Amino acid sequence: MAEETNPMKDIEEKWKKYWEEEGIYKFNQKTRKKIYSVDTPPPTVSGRMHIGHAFSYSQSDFIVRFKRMMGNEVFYPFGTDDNGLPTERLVEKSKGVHAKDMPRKEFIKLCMEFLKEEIPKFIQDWKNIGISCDWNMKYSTIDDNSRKVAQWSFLDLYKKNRMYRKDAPAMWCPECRTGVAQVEVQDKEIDSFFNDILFKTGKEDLKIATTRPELLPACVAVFYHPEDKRYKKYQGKKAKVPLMDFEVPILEDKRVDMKKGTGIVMCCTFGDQTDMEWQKAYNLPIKIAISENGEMLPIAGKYKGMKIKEARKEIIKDLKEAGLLTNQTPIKHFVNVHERCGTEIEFVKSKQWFVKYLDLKEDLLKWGAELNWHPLFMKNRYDNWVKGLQWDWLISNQRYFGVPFPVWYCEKCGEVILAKESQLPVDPIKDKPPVSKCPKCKSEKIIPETDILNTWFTSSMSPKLAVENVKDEETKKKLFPMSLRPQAHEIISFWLFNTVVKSRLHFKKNPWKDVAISGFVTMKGEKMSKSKGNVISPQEVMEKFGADALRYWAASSKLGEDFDYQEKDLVTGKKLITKLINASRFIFMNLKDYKGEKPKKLEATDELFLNELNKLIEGVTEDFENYEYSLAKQKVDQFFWRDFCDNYLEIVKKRVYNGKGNEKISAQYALYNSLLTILKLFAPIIPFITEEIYQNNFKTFEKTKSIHICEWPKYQKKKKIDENEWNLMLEVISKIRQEKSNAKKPMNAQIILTITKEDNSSLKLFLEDLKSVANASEIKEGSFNVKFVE
RNA sequence: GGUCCAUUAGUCUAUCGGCUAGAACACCUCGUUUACACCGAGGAAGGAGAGGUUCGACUCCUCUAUGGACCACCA
Repeated sequence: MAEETNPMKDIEEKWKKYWEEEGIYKFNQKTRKKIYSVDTPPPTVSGRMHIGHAFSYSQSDFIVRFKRMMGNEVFYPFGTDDNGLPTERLVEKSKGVHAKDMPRKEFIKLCMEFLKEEIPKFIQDWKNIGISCDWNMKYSTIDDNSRKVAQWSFLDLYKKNRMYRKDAPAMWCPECRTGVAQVEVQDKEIDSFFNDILFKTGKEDLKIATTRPELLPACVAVFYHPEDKRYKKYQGKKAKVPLMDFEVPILEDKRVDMKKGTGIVMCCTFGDQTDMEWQKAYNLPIKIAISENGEMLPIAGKYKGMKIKEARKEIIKDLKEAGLLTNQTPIKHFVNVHERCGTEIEFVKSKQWFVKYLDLKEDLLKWGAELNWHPLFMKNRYDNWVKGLQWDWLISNQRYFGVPFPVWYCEKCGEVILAKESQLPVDPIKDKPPVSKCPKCKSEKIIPETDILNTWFTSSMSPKLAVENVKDEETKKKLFPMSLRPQAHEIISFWLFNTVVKSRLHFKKNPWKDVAISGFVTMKGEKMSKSKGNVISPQEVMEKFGADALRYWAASSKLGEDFDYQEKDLVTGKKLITKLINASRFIFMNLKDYKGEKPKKLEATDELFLNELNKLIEGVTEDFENYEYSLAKQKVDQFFWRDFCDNYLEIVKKRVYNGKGNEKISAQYALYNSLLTILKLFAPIIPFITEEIYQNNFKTFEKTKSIHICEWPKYQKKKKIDENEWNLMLEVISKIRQEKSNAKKPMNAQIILTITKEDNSSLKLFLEDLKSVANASEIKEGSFNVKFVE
């Protein structure tokens, strides 16, 4: 790429400013119009907008802009998700601090200050790509209103018996020191060893294969499969746990895989889910070897205080020395890790709050089916997720920066004391509980809950969060359920699912009518990710090609389809913009004396062309209605290049240069209106350049403040025109050009044209224009022939 | 292991069962014509494999192969 300057930059700046100042996308609360409302998932504040955001948010914006031009009052707020663990990690990283090393208050203050500074920069990227939100309807999932809504949600669910607190094993991240929900856990393949370890039994030694020797101190039993003949003889016997000073029973259970390892497995409390099932089923003792910090507990004897990996190393060393380690097989296997930090998940017994929903699986499937999915196959993701749910929703995090639980406890009897609704938003650490004594035991010792609500608990309220900014009660009612939820497919199990859950539990209604799911941007077929190092920054793309080109690129792929990033697609977008500028320049050069009048009678060719345009409107409107913006784009694109620039403009060129009276006015009228229509049809996709051309040329006639609030072109049912005439015209022109090209003559070479009797009669109304575009001195009748005039 | 999506020119993508398969980029040939060389005209180039349904299949079904994603399991 030779040239790096982007002429669109100033244009983009100018209109961005204009749109905000003029409130072009402002939501009118007193509206009488039909409302189209959009619940955009607030992006997590974590660095900068990535290309996937640009892709997905652009796609929603196409639809929104179309709906706005169609005459809907659009409610399109924008939020940022900026609380909880992700924000904490970002702050820790950017500021080089650790939350655990500083007072809670100070860390929270630091987070708030950081956000105040970062959020405007973060949001700027969305403004830069031309997202047509009402930026006055901005919310943050940590602002007072969001705290209030989240805490209200907690209280409401509590009252509906959907909230419970349990001291039980839960998934736990030793790095972040917090409980984690099923949705926050990911797979990661790691290198490990199968260690064959000897357990003494009094008879032959038992060889047990394990990847986690550090859990030996928590071993409570060993299992074999009931049909495994090798081990039948051990039934009812005991085995001595190596290095440890205790014995465990040898039991049989069907859940053992005979083919895996040595066919014998050790069961350690909380080793994994099966271990927990066994603990319950056989009423085994509970032994906890790992602390919440990921350190070995006193039960581990000499390994106490060591980190998990350190302990593993030491134990292996000691086993080797004692001759109890017979073999080590290197393996690769998948483990569960915390998605925020990549640390392996442990099961730790701790007190956590849960939303009860496992009992609702069937309802959840039903509710999901009530949404209009675009595309439909994405519903499978939702169903799949619901069917695979194994835990209730863990919503408490043992962290600092987030929405506090509106809860205190009686220290003596443990009674839960809820905040009053009128108190919200509340911080139990700072604020007083609504009662001075425990209502149950009358103790005066009341302590606050120090955990915070997981960030999804708040962001799943997004349809409510922004609506609170609307004051008009009548309008507010119309904003729920929302019309559309646009989002990418990887967060179906997060936001979409959680939001449906919340909405149904609180209001017994789905949060939205339609959902539109975007695909991924891929790089040579693979998902882009930082770890793979194949990330493209949208900021750089915009710098080079401009926002419209980026959006044009995002419009190339259908909803739900992954799209492979290739720079050439941006080049195509940029070219289109240039072409639009040039075509407009040409047209308005020839419209200087045009006052907007209608011709007395449209010339036949102009009428024919406008009829084609009319058909285009019909198709494009239908495509946008179906959320098929990529088909719409393709149609307008093709029409603009082929029908309009390459043919129609060439056909009428001379008529507007040299024509007189009605024949000229007819062409001018057609040019004015077709360009305006094309711009409008392009406007949802490339808002900047269409606005630029509109403002510079059309606004004096059209009056509307911005093309983006102009009326969408209407399809008009017209009297029948033979539709094949236009195509026939193009066909004949193409054949003439082919002849010229074959003869290596310039396109304006003068010719004598002969066309068939049939064509001649079909095109009889257009012969003058045909002569003009072909530069034919005369048109004869006969078999097709192009004769060059020297 | 379960589920879903994909497989069309060199590349990326389009196509309600009628296809002579349509664009774009790259490639080749030609053309500076008073909007545009970031252009125009023309050209070469394509349906993963095997079955089936059908008058007719790129399109629908089954299987295979390859790629991708989501979910689950993982001693």
